[in-house]
Amino acid sequence: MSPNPEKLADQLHSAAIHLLRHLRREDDAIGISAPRLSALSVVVFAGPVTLGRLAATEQVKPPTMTRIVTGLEKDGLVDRRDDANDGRLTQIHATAKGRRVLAAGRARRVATLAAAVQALDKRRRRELRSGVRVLETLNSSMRESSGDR
Amino acid sequence: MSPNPEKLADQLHSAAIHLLRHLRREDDAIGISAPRLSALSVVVFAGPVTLGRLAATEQVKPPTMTRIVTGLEKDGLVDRRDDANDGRLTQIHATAKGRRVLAAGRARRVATLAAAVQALDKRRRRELRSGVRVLETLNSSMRESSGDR
DNA sequence: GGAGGATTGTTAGCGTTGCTAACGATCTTC
DNA sequence: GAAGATCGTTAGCAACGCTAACAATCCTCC
Repeated sequence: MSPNPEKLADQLHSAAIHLLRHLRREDDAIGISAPRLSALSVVVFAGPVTLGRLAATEQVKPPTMTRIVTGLEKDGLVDRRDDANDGRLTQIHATAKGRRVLAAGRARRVATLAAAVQALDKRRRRELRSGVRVLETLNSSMRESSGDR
Repeated sequence: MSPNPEKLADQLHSAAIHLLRHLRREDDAIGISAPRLSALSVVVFAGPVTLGRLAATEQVKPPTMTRIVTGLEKDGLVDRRDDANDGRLTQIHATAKGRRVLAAGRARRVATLAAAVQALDKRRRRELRSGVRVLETLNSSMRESSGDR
């Protein structure tokens, strides 16, 4: 119970790495990679977004996002549309298929994890829940402190 | 407070992704990528390891680990040595430089995260700690359920 | 209203990571 | 000793991440 932030930070980092490695396999199974799924998720839930904004949200440089969006568009999951007011912007819209695939992908990807979560007893699940909430706080504080846009 | 494992699993996944994206930048700053750092960490702490075992630990296929080890070796962080008893095996040893660099890298990488952790109040820090502990449980349960060896 | 600078997205090109398939070398078993 | 299993490597593919350089568009300011 030592208040050792370094150790805690390190454990958290390691746990996050291994968690994602597990989940990557599920992503592979459904045929959409983690970065694409994550970007698609933003587009679906945060409505139409410009490419640059999407890149910033995903903590990625614009060229990278250009390619991800191109991939999503080729699969018919999103649309590119020129902004009516500003010709430089391209708005990324989710297609119906995009929403469908996202739902399916989430379900599939989360299934393994959800199963493991479900196996936890009530107390642990509650602990995990508040831990995740703190983690989100942590993320947004780091985002602010290191040049956002 | 709804007992919705799917939602919780999804939030966890998203939070983990964004956390690692933050930390990747720190890895870049020190000049060693996350996969290499993670592999090096195993070699340092788990003593000499065969390549195959290292690959399994890192949840990666052997060819991938071959390349990672080659990179580490080129930087003088690990050594390859033939096993005395079994000519097929190659034991991966950490060098003194490897240990040094690992320590430095960990410190640096964890610094940002530790700073954010430190900014949390006591209660949240405690919540995070128990959350991480549950997360570790989660990981090992997933590892067991999907063919580990 | 037009010139110059800023912003946005794209293309080009590089390095790393992940995979599968195929192969040589070595051990093990019969 | 021959046949099969195991281990690591090589070869070749696709996806991600980056920086640098560019075209198009907007904005500012004279």
